[in-house]
Amino acid sequence: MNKAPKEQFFLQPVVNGSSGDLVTDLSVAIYEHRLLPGTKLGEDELSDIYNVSRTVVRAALQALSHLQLVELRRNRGAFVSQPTVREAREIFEARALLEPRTARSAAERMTDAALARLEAHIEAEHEAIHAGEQGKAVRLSGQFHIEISHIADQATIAEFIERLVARSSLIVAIYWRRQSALCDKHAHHALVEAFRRKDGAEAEALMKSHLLDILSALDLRETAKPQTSLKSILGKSPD
Amino acid sequence: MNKAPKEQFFLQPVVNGSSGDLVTDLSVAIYEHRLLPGTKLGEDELSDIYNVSRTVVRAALQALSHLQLVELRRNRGAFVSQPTVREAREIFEARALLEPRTARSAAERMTDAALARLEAHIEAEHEAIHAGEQGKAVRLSGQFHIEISHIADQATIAEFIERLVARSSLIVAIYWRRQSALCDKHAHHALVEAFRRKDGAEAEALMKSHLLDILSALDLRETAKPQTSLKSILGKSPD
DNA sequence: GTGCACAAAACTGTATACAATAAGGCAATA
DNA sequence: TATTGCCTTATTGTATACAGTTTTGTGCAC
Repeated sequence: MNKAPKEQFFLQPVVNGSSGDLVTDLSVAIYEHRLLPGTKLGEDELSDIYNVSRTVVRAALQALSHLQLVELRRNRGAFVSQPTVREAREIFEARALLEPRTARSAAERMTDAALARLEAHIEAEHEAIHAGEQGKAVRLSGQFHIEISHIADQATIAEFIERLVARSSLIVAIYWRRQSALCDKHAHHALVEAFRRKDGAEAEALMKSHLLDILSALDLRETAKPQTSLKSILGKSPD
Repeated sequence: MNKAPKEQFFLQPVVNGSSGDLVTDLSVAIYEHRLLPGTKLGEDELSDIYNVSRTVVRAALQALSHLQLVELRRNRGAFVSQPTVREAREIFEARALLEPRTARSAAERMTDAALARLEAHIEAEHEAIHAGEQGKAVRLSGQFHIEISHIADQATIAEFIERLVARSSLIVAIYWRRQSALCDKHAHHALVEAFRRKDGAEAEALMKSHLLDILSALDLRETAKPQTSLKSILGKSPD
C-alpha cells in the first residue's frame, strides 16, 4: 500500500516486515532527533508503517513510555516526551551523582577489549560528525556513556544511566544552545586516555567536568524556549 | 467453570470487577510476599480473577516487567522475578549510593506536613507488626524509604529508589535470614528524629547504617538457597 | 463576525478470535 | 524398564472488531 510515505522519512524505512524491534527503531529515531519531542505517535500510523497490528504498536509504545521516552496520555495517544526545565536539571543532577563514580569503577575494571570498544566508538562518533550526520553523532555520544556504565559491571546502575542518557537526548533536542558539532569530542578522548592508564580518580574527575560542560551548553532558563510546549499544543506533526 | 480459586488467596479478593489498578494490586501482593518469587502469573488465570480481558492483563504484566518485579519469558509467560545473589548485592550497592544522600536532602527540605506523614507511616508499620501482618509490615517498611525519597523532591532519583525498593522486597522474600519481626523499627524512628531536627548529616549517616543493617540480615552466600534457582528450572509452581 | 451547540469523524481502550509456540503425556521400541 | 519420538493440550503472540472518548467541523443564533 502506498500511503503515508511522509512519516517514513523520520523512521527507519522498514522494508515491509520486521527490520528488527519496533522499540529499538523508535528509540533510535528519538535518539537521533528524527522524532522530536512533542511529536504525536499515532497507533494506526505506526501500524501502517511497520505492517504490524496496533496490538504490537501499543506494546512498543508502552515500553517506550516506561523508558520515559514517550508520554502516554489517556485517550489522547502517545507523544515523544518533552522534559521540562526542572526535569532536565534533575536528570543531570542524577547523572552527576552516578556517572563519575561509575567512570572510576570502569577505569579500575578496564580491559583491553573494552578499551578497544570505546576507541572504536569514538572513531564512529568522529565519522558521523564528519559525514554531517549530526543526529547519529548525538546518539553515539550518548551510547559512549552507556558503554562505560556497562564496563563498570554494575547492571543496576548501568540501567539507570541508560535511562538518564536516553532522556538526556530529549533534553538536548529541546534545550541545546549551540548549533555547532558536539563539543565533547575531546572530553571523550581524554576519558579514554584515563581509562587506558586505569586512572580511576582522573576518570571520575573528567566525567564530572564533562557532565558540567554538557549542562552548561544547555539553555535551561525557565523563560527560554517557549516554542517547545507551544509546538506540542498547536502543531500536531512536524511537517 | 469453577477453576483455580486457589490463587485468590494470594491476590486481593477483588469483588468481581475493578477494585482498582491491576498493576497496583499485583505490586502490593508481591511487596507483601503473598506472591513469591518464581510464581507463574498466567494470563488466563489473572483475567479470570480480575474479570478483565487478557489484553489488560498483558499490559499490566508488561508494566510490572518494566519495574522488574516480574520477568517475561517469550512464549513462556510471566513469573515473579527472582533476583540473583549478584543482583541483590548490586541493588543494595545502588541503594547505598542513592539513599543516604537523598535522606540528607529530605532532612533539609523537611516540612511539618511531611514529618507528620512519616510519623503516621511508622505508626502503621507498628500496627501491622503487632497485628501479625508481616507481609504488610514489609511493604510499609519499604514505602517508608519511598516516602523519604519523595520528600527529597528529586523525582528522577525518587523513581530509581522506588525501583530499588521494589526489587528489595523480592530480595527479602528470598534471602531474608531472620524470621522475627523487622529489625528496622528503631532505625526508622531514629531517622524521623533526625528529620525533625532537620539534621541532614545525621539522617545521611543513619540511612547508610540502616541499609547496611538490612544487607547484613540477608544471607547472600553464593552457595546458599540453591532451591531458588532450582525451583525456577525444575519446579513450575510453588504449591 | 463571534461564540456556542450539536454532530460526525478520528482515535484510543477493551474484548475476543485465531495462529504459533512450548509443555506434557502416551505409546512404541530398544 | 528406560528412552525417544510424536501427538495432544495448554498457553502465549498477534490481529481484528467493537465500544467509549476526545477532537473537529459545521451550522445556527446572537
